[in-house]
Amino acid sequence: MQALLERLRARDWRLTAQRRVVAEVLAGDHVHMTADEIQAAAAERLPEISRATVYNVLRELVTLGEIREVVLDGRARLYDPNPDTTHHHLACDECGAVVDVYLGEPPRLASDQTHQYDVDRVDIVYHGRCPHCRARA
Amino acid sequence: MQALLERLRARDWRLTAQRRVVAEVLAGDHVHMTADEIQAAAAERLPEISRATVYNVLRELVTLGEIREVVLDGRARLYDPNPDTTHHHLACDECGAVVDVYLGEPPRLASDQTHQYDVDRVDIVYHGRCPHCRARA
DNA sequence: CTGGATGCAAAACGTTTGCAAAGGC
DNA sequence: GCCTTTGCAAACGTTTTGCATCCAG
Repeated sequence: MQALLERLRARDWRLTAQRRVVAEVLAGDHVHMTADEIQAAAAERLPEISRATVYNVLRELVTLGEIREVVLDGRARLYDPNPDTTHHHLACDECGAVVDVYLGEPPRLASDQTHQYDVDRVDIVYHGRCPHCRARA
Repeated sequence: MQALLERLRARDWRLTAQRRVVAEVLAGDHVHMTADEIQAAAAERLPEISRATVYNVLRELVTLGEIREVVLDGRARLYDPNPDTTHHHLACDECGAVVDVYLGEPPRLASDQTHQYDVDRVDIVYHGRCPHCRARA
């Protein structure tokens, strides 16, 4: 899988300073940042970037299928530059740290369980405690 | 599995009018309501029940492990009186309808995927479109 | 009687929106 | 030059909080 920035370049995505900076902040795998963290990191290079623009760009990248949103209860959404739908997440309920995990085979829904829905994706979140929080307790 | 109210009675849960009404609203399986809907239903029997109390009671029931919270992106949390951790959810991305689903075997995380976390639960949400929304489109 | 539960209102939080100005193509 | 993107600030919906009052045990 090529990096986010290259995928975007290949897509004729209208390039602005703000969009490039957001994409650069998200570059690199295994990154899970909140909109707030993304704005803070982006603002180091482009101080006048606005919160609304960060949200606009993130929403657009999600719609394009280039990044994924990770929704954890009681916390701000995280943005994951790895759009591979076969990977899932493992979250620490104490500090919110999130890592990617890979399952051998994604559990399909038995046909008698679909309730006539058209199912098009599965989100799996494992919850637990990261080694760091465990050590502190 | 006995009903929510009976489980609570067996627990020496300090009983107030508000708590009983919230528990009664949640009684019955296959129910997935927002805090707002729960308050509205509770207010039919106990008009002066406050929003803060509804949230307090729900949080407490979640902590007790008597109900589950279902977090869907962009929507208010849903409360599920079925605390059975082996059931999961199937959600319509269009209207937000949620049904319970059961998997043959819950997918365990391979030992080389735990990142030294203590894993204690898995939340699985299947996303798709319910038959009703599909028919309308 | 006493500690925990409640109601109220306001604040907190993350996110979205409307609109005018700016700037990529 | 056109049309999209941006910044600002305010609105939004949901959830949480502080504090005085109330009531179940």
